[in-house]
Amino acid sequence: MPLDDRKPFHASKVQTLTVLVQREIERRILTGELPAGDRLSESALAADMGVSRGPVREAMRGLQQAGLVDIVANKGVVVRKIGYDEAVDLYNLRGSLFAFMCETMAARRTDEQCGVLKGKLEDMAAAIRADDKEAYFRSNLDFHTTIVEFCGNNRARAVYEGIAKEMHLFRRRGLSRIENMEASMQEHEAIAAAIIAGRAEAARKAGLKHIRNGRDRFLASLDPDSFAADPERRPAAAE
Amino acid sequence: MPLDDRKPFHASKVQTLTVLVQREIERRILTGELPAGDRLSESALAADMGVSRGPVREAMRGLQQAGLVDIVANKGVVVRKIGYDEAVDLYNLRGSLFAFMCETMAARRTDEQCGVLKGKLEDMAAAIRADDKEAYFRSNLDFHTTIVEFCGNNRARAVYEGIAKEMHLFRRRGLSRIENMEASMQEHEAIAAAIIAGRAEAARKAGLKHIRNGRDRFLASLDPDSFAADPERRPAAAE
DNA sequence: GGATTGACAACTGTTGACAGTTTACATCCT
DNA sequence: AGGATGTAAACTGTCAACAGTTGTCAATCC
Repeated sequence: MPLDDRKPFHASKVQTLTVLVQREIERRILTGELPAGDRLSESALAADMGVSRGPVREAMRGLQQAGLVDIVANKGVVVRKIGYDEAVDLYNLRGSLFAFMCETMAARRTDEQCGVLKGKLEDMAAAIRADDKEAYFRSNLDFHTTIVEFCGNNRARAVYEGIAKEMHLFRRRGLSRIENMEASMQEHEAIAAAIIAGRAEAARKAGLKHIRNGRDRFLASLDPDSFAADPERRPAAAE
Repeated sequence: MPLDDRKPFHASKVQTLTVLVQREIERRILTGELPAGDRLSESALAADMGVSRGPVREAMRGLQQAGLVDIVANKGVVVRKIGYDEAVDLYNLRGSLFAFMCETMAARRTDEQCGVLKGKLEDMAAAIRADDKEAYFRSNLDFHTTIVEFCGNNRARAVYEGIAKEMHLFRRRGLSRIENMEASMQEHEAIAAAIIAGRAEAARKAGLKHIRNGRDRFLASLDPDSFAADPERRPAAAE
């Protein structure tokens, strides 16, 4: 458990244990170290991290509100398991949010921000030329983060990042599976072009389309038993 | 605060103290009993409610994640204070979410749902005919809740309701101020018509417009010193 | 007189212990 | 043998006490 104390000297390390514990458990969940459906024992976690149960309990309360775990009174905490319908819902919600952020950034963008965005785009293009999927994956994340940051709506950013974390609960298989980088790249270019041109509505549509395509690619890549855990949740999935 | 135990017999009333405490503090914040900016003392709250500090601390952690309070290590908990820019951000985010829900419901609606929606519309119309602002306020809330519920996206609903709660932090003045019920009613009719007709894109636009108008009405109603607490947050407020 | 320093008070962070509930297992009856 | 029942272990919910930090106020020194 690496505590990051990179502050060179006078590091105000006034970080409450609860925050550290929450961060660590979150990490374990997002990396799949604690798989969805697992029951978390307070005492076990507390002992494992060398702290008392209090901070662990408080951390759990935070994770519940964040949607990463379910808490049942007198029974315990389980890592949330997300079914097919819910995954679709999350994709749709995320698409709506991302579209909103693209639109907002297009309306408020500055020249400097456009420069940064172009830079990220170039990073991705370079990764494609080098056929480096890993690098593309990283700069892809970077591109999204940039928009989320530059849209300027902090609350929206917080919500979006929460949703993104939650989606890790079912996207665990094939971490950096980006099949056709070219298609993805074209969508990114459309988004960036609209934002830079200040065409808010076009940016919104491009952002929405991008996430929707991602959703469809993901759903198509599922083998039929991926969500076998609760199979009755299959049929509805409308739209 | 009526506990609804409508389950005829076997009501599983196993509710942990933490949940009750969180609900109660949330209520006090939303009603303004605990005004924004107030520092909350754990021991005071615990003593006031006749419980120990543990549940109170856990409840605080949940409220923090919900965005209702800020927690500073070793200093305490304060009810969040929302500045002008942040209020605008929240309105915009909420508008985007509500638009998404209108769109989604328009795509998935059933005949029964349309019937319910028409009923809510009629309630509002009746309130207008009776010139009963209080009744209009209630059925207005009802109308929104109906859409949020019938859109079928539970995660979106949770996020939306969280945002709505957060907005209570600054909409405290003039609780049921609905100046021109007629204008509001027209917007509702447009939304309902689009949803019932299944015209998703039209529903989205109508929903967005409704929240935007609400935002502008709110901002216009502000006297210049309403957000005096941190006045430097004034100028930006773009779009 | 003003600033610094020291101690005190109040509060938060953390811990360990106790009480109540759930779950699993062994025992007993049919 | 199969199912029901009672008991025990394990775990969660809650509490009270301890340790550490922050902020205040008064006394002291320049």
